[in-house]
Amino acid sequence: MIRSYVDHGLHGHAFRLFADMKSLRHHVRPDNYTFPCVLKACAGSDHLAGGLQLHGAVAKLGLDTDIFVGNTLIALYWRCGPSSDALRVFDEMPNTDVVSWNAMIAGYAQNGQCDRAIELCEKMVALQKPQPDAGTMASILPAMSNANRTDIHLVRKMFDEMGKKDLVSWNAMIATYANNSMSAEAVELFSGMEMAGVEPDAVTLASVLPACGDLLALSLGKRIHEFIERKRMQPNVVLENALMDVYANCGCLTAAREVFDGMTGKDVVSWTTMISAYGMLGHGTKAVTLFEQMRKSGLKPDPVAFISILSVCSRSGLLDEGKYYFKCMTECYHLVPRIEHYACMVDLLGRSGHIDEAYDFILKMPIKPNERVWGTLLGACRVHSNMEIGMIAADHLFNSVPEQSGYYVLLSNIYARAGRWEDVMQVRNLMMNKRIKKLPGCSNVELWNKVHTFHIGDRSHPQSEEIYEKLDVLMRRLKELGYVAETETALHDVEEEDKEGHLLVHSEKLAIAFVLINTTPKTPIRITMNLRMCGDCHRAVKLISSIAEREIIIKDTNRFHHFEHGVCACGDYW
DNA sequence: GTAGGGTTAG
Repeated sequence: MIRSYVDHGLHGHAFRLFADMKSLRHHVRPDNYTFPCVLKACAGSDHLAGGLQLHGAVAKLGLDTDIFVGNTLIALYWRCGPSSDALRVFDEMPNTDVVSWNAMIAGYAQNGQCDRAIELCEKMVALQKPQPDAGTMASILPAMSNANRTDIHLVRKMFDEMGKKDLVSWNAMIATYANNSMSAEAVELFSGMEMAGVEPDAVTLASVLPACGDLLALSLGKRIHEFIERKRMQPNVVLENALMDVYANCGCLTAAREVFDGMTGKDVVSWTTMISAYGMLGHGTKAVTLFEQMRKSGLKPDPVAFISILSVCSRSGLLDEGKYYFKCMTECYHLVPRIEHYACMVDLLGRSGHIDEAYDFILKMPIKPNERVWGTLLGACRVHSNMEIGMIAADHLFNSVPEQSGYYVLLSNIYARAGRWEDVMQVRNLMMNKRIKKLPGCSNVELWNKVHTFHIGDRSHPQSEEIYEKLDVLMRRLKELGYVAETETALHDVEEEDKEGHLLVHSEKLAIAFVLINTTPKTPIRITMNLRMCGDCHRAVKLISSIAEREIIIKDTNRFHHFEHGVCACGDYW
């Protein structure tokens, strides 16, 4: 009876019934089954004092040696006590099991002590005593966002060595990949799960959908959507939000909106997703309208919602609206702006051409500007060819993140636009001396229910020969239309060359040629890439969209480019 | 009986 109350969040009822049980009237002595329940109620209601009292009673009855009691105490102290107490309980337990270890791992992971969490995991994997289980994988998950490859490898090892892989272990592995931008791996594992005959649940799907969006794996997204409807998994806010996200990230605004309109319980995430969907595809005013509708509906925009609306405003050049929302955030909602909000403001000012004001804004920020803030300013300087401030921004970046190749590329672009070739060469030499490697460009495209990846200059694809032939034909027609490759005038990113000194073909061109030779006319082409599109490819793809009569949607790391009839929706302004 | 998995922005 007590557990029923606890399971339904009725902690007060649970406490009263517990007191009643011990009272003179009933006089039933609580045992090792009772205490975990009541302790859980304390943890759930942040009632440390009650927990401490119970801990005392437990010790008096000699029940503190019970594994279940001990495990619950660990969770209680992680949740609302000093974490040292959790550690003490764990150390003093005469016997521990996998749950005790998992509780410790989860405690560390959820309290920002990722190294400790990973350490404990490593120990488990090494000792195999206790043997890690799905719960271990789930517990370590919070420590695995932005993890090193080695740590991800550790989780994978647990997964591979697990005897029987249940739903949760699959989910945890997929989420590990998804949280570390390893979308291809997440999607691949999802197919592995299907092949293993494990039926996905809402958690699986909500984890894998953003990865689909990331890869523009639209047909998989649609297939999952059908599955959700067939299994009647709606309403489920989290799942529906993820579904909206996949459509938004594949550039399917109408489909995203349909999901949004069909939702019964929209939360802030739902609105935010839809707002940024409009923003990403250049419908700034609609996004602003929606933001106001959200406010009218009584929902309070959270810090993420403000990041979204601010970035919508800067992408659409809505300068006044952006300034208003920055003010509104603090004055109407009493939110303290975070570094991301400041970065959005720098982007808003800089991108709209107010570079001096953006620089001034940075100097007056109450918190220390980070790499993202300076990087945003540098990006704006490239768009508006502002060399003076661009150099200041680059200086900050080269000092704080000297290994980040992208910023060298941006600076060299600024020089190139100004025709300062010696400076371009100097940046290139700087990169060589510091042994800075440019991140190799790669593009993903979905075809035949599979994601195909192309790297710069890739010749490993079975259809490689046809792809290059197709590209040749295309480039010849492009030249007839007056196109001159910028590679020839060196107005190109600091670029890799192959052994024979040829400039290598950028991956997005390879991906486009690949789709062109394998699909019927008019099929839209959707590509994602791991870098910003270079200006040369951007000009080429515009022309290809008109020659080949194809809608081409390219999502780069910065934004969507939607090419149709020879123009891009970004207005050549990115 | 105890622990643990999902969505948005940059």
